[in-house]
Amino acid sequence: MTVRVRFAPSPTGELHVGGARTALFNWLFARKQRGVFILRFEDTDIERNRPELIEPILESLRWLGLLWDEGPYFQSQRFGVYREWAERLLSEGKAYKCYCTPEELEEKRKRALAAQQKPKYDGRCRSLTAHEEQRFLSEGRQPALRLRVPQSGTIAVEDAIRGRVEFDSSELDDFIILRSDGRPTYNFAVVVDDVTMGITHVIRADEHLNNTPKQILIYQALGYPVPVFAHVPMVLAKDRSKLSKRHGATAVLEFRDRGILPEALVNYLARLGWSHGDQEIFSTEELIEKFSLEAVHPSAAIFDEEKLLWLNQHYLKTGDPKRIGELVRPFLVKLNILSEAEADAVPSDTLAQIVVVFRERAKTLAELAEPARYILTDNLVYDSDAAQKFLTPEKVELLRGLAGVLESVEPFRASALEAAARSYLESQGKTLKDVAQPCRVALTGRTAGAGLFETMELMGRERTIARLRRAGAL
RNA sequence: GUCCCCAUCGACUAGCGGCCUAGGUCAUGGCCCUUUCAAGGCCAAAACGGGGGUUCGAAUCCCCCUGGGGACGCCA
Repeated sequence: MTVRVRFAPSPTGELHVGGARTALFNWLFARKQRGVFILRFEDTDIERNRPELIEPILESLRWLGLLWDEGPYFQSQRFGVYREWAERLLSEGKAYKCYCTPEELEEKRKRALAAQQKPKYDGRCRSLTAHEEQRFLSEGRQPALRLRVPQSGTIAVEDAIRGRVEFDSSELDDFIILRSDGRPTYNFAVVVDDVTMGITHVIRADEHLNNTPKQILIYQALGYPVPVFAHVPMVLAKDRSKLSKRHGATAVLEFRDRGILPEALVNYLARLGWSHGDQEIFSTEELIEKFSLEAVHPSAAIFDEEKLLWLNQHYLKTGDPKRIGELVRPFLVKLNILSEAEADAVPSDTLAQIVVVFRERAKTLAELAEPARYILTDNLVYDSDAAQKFLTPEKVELLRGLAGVLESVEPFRASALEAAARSYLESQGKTLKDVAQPCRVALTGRTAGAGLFETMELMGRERTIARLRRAGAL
């Protein structure tokens, strides 16, 4: 049988890293099993839906490379289907009409909570007489549909990650499957969809484990076998609380915009709560090959940005410079280094060279773009403390001499420049160490950077010589 | 309050009764390399939440406690 899984976000927020990991696990499982990965939007809550969030969620998945094979489906376009299935349950006596108003129910719920009791529907409408129904109707009440839930017994969830989890039926009440306005509730829509879409494995966030017995009851009422469930642990923030905006970046697109590579995020997310021996670095192909639900660690995991950055640098260092260079290009504009037109005009070879020279010093694409400010433009800021410390009259004089020698070096390449510089310095009774820092400050405005001669080669003859000669004016 | 889940270094994790004086990775500290900063190499520090069992033997199995998280909606 073909494996069919789904990722089912609701468009009430951006796709955050926790959701992305759930999507990733689904996707990996589907690819590994040669199954089908389905995307479905759970948008039955008309008030809280934000349609403008759908495209960013799609974009997040595309960026991560988690392409879906089917969908996206929208629950909001399937209300008729849910109503049909609900009415079947009603006619079979497995569901019944409830005339209680939301206000009445809310009141009871509050009272139960205040009395430190478990809020449960009291079953008031479970067996209404025709006369009572008539009265409610005449009061203008619109009924909701509730599932008739057995009062005793246990419901067992067989979870691929957690094992067998049992719930006592007495914990459950007759919950609503269809609202009074005819829209389905979450639990009902999910099961109808999972049944009609032929879902074989439900891989979803931990928080739904408590919903699972309710959903199993719906499968049973509908007369369909339950799929395999796998509840993946939550992703927490550094302070062990639920990840939220105040913890900094949490949305997938924020990481993209900060210069994180998709393969780094994928690798990081995959290793968060899942492992394969001592291996840390996984290509997507390896993940597909090695992923298994059984190896997913059952406890919640804390999102550690440091490790993500380490992985990001790893992929920056090992990726194709041409490709990384193109990814750097938009950051030239974003960081106000170049105008859009100027950024477009930079040869991709130049960007690739910058990548090769600077990638061991950058953890993000943004950091990788930063040196372009002094390589590609003259709009650089000099660190005044550094200038004061290193650009003494004596050093400035040396740099002047150096400029004279380097000016005619042909070709203007790192190796030739270094040879020329070293021999000139030797003739002056100096070493490279004597001018390295003054030279770096004169060229880049700062004390930390890549190799001097690689930097010169990238800046080009004109800029290099001009800056060396101008050192005294700083 | 009730129910459910979880529990190894600061973090991610290996471990599925003896291979554990508990391994790897990130972060941290030190040393080396070095024109700076990185990167890299080497080294160090760092954990089985507590208490009971079971067993010849427990990080591994069971129970209790504690701690953390989640759920209890005509939200998803």
